[in-house]
Amino acid sequence: MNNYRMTPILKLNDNFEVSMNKIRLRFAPSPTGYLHIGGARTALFNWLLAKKLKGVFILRIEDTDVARSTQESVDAILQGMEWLGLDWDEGPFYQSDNFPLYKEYVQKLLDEGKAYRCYCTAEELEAKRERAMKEGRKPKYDGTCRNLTVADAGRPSVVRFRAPEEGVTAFNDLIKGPISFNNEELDDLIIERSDGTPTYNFVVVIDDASMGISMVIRGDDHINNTPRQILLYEALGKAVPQFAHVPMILGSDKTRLSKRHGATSVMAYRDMGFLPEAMVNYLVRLGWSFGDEEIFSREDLIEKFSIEAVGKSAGVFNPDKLLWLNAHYIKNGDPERLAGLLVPFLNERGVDPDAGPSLPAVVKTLQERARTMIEMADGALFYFREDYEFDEAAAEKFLTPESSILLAELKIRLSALESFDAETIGAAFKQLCTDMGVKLPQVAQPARVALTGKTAAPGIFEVVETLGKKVTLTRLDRAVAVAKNLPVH
RNA sequence: GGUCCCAUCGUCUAGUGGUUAGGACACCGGCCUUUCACGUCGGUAACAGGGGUUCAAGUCCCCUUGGGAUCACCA
Repeated sequence: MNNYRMTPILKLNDNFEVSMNKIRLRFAPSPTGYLHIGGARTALFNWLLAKKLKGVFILRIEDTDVARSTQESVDAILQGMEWLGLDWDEGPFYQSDNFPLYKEYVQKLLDEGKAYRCYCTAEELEAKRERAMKEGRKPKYDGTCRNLTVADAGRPSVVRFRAPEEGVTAFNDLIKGPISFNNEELDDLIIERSDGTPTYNFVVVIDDASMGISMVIRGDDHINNTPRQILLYEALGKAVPQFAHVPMILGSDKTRLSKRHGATSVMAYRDMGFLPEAMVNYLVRLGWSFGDEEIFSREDLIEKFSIEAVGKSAGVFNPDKLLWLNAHYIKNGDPERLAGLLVPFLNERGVDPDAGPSLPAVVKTLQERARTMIEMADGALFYFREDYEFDEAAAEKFLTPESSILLAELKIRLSALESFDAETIGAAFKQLCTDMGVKLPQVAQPARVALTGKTAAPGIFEVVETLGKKVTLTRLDRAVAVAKNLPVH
């Protein structure tokens, strides 16, 4: 156990402690793709804990794999973080900027005899590994070069860390609990490639140590790397951080979440009309809970989140629940803000958002019937198109000669209204029903088809109000003309 | 195959020895209603299996089974 040198736990009501021991957390994605669901959740957990404990959140780009890292990926990750509202206090730092530092530490380990040069070729190693696997033995490095006494500067070589051959390496994972490994299971990992670049397990340790990271929250696929890293911290004489390994996210078939299960990029969800607060709320609840609560504002989360309450087991990504949360946030969102978010979706549909009713007013009528901004945009189309088609079945049922009489009368009454708010409009509808001896649906449905072209739409009084008097009357005229020409049945 | 991790409704989860095993999504039904939704009320549905420990086990221990991760000159 490494508890004896645990980072001091933050005491919130002890200002001295806080200033002396600010917890330092980091998110360290490798820029080989966009920010995906799993990474976003890891970033979120780090961010939340940093906020909660008034610590420091650092963004570090792990681009030691020069071949696979791209600037586009860096930009995509940054964009994803920004969309989710996960800001960082320090960084972004790039590992590729630290190559000299890594070099220095490799040399230090070499000088101290804690690392050695290995001249085995990749091919030889691969062959040995395959043979070991086939014979059912551990495919670990056999130590061929471990005790070489003379260096051969001429031959290409890698640098290996000299790991202890016995003993136990253990740590107390904040999520999983105590985890331990027999050192004999670990082999001498390569810390510097033959081309002189450092490898991941070495670089993370140097970076986390030099950045003073006190707690590492990352995916549980790193559990098996942890003992090697701890050994490196020890060899380097650095303090070992605390670890918290978050379980991974699965697809509906319980295999690792991938494109097969749908979108995995967080930005794809923005494009599908999801709100960032819904995404944050969903992601945090996938693996973490706080009693029976489901809805959490950002402030709630900062107050209530704790890493110890994160569950140990992998979770299935459930798009339905995300959708439900999104619907919730749309329903309760500020119409002005939603209107702004809706614009690109309307543009995509060839609609000019300025050439129609006030957007916030449109949004208000759609908030409780749209689960995504796409649904909202689709539902809003009729407000902006004067040439809308009448749904065939709807027209046949509701735009009849009989209803044309009601619609014509409705037009007269609406045109006479002084104020044009939903309440007044509703009263006019009801008065019309009374006077003509019909039920409200007998007027409301034809009116709905007349004004929207469909049978499914927001409340008819709101639609009339939102459309405004002029447009309403024009549309009513058009519908009456159609209704008169449809056959009686 | 070695090592490591995990295991409560279909899914996300509450539960820290004594509960009619709770909530949420989804699903089904009632109500509300100008359509569609929203809302609301109710329902179906779970402790993987086997051994222990204990007066008492979803909760503690062991085994089995099942799932997953990892074993690179990727990160």
